[in-house]
Amino acid sequence: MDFSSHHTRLLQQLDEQRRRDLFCDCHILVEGKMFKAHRNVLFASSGYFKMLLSQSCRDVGEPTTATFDIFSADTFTAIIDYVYSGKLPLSGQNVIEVMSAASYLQMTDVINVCKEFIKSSLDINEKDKDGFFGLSDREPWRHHSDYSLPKVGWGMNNCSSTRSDGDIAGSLDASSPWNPYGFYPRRNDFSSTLNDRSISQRTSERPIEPPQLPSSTCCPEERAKGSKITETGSTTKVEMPHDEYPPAMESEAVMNCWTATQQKDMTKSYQNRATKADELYATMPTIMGITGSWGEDALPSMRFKCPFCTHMVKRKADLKRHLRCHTGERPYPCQACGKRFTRLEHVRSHFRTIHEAGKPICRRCKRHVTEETGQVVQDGTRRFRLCRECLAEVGVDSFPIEVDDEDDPTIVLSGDEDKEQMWNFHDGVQQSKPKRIEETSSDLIIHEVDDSDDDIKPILC
DNA sequence: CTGGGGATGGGGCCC
DNA sequence: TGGGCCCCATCCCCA
Repeated sequence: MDFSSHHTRLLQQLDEQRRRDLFCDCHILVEGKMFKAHRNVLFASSGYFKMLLSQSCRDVGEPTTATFDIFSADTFTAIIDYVYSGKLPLSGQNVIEVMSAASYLQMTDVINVCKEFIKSSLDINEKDKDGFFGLSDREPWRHHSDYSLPKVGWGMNNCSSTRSDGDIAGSLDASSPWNPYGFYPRRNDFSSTLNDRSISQRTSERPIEPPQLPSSTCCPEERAKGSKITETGSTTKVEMPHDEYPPAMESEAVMNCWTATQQKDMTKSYQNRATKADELYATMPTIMGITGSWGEDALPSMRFKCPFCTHMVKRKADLKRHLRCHTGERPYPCQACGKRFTRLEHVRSHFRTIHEAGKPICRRCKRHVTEETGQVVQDGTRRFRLCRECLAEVGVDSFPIEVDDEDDPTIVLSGDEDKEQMWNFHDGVQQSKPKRIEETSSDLIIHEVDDSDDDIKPILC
């Protein structure tokens, strides 16, 4: 018996059922256009729908409705046609948006097909050497090419092979070059780039949020656990816990352990964290680098286009840096407060401003203060300067000023019981008695200003 | 409610 | 190529 064409006929049957609206139990509203499909098929095709439907499958009697305003109906038409046929109608005009939508929907195979499509175009372009990037419809032979997965999708290099039954999230696994670190474009990015489509913020029509997770979370199962799906009426919403700034260290502990040795360790840690971004960038597909122009306006110089927005940069390094705004990756935590930043220079600036009282300006009267005319005041982990007049006015000049050693300035908190809660800058010495410091006005600490902060640079500048 | 200023994010570009 | 600086836009807090 020949079963080789069974799956083909089965898919054709499902497609026919979809087109005739038979047994469709999932409604997808895209730009006001309603698509009907089978949740089983969507579940098997998209990691996004897999996660969504796996948590809303209790109510099997009610059709699940998902609303998307972040890509066009035409784009979703291409994707749903692929889901039910295995053929992807790609063109130079829709490949970017299809790939972006596929990334959103966690359809690795579609992403890879788009990559292959673009790569082929780049190869052709390289051979032609005419300076024109061949992703437009000027090439009739490539107009709306149907990319069939058996040809270029499943067998590609780097193509995810984790579409096994046991794969919960299913699509963008850690081996995928597109999702090694939780590669989820932010919705704002889509809204601002995909033809500037507006996104409905009304609760009743709120589109499904993509999983927004800390960049350190790359496990699809963890994403699924952290999500919450609610159904209001016929609309399903996915709510993700917001954990944008997980403190790298407890601030009270940091207050006691800031040493020069650890500054060096932190720099190494930053380097390791940055390596993650390097790896991400290294595994980016060919689409990242584009020669010539993108679209109708030809530019003579080389430009690199972000695959998730319309932004173009001249240097690959700038694109790498730009990509962090899409990945949400924040590899540089402030060692004092735990807030995370996308760039080392930002955390340095933050530390100097917030924790080092780097600005010689009185916080109260905004006047310039010097070592003689002002003092550093500490409020929790924040440090700032006040001129002596303002200090006198706010009445904190009665606080004791303690300096253990003129050559080794130490910030001393008020009260004898807090003497061990020092923001210790002694080289190589770590005093660790974690104790929460209440950030109230009563904790205002005054110490001698020492502008020669050679020993207290929190970050190796 | 509004304006000002600080904090932060991101792009360009030089070294 | 990465680090760093400069600049500008945006957000947010506070008076």
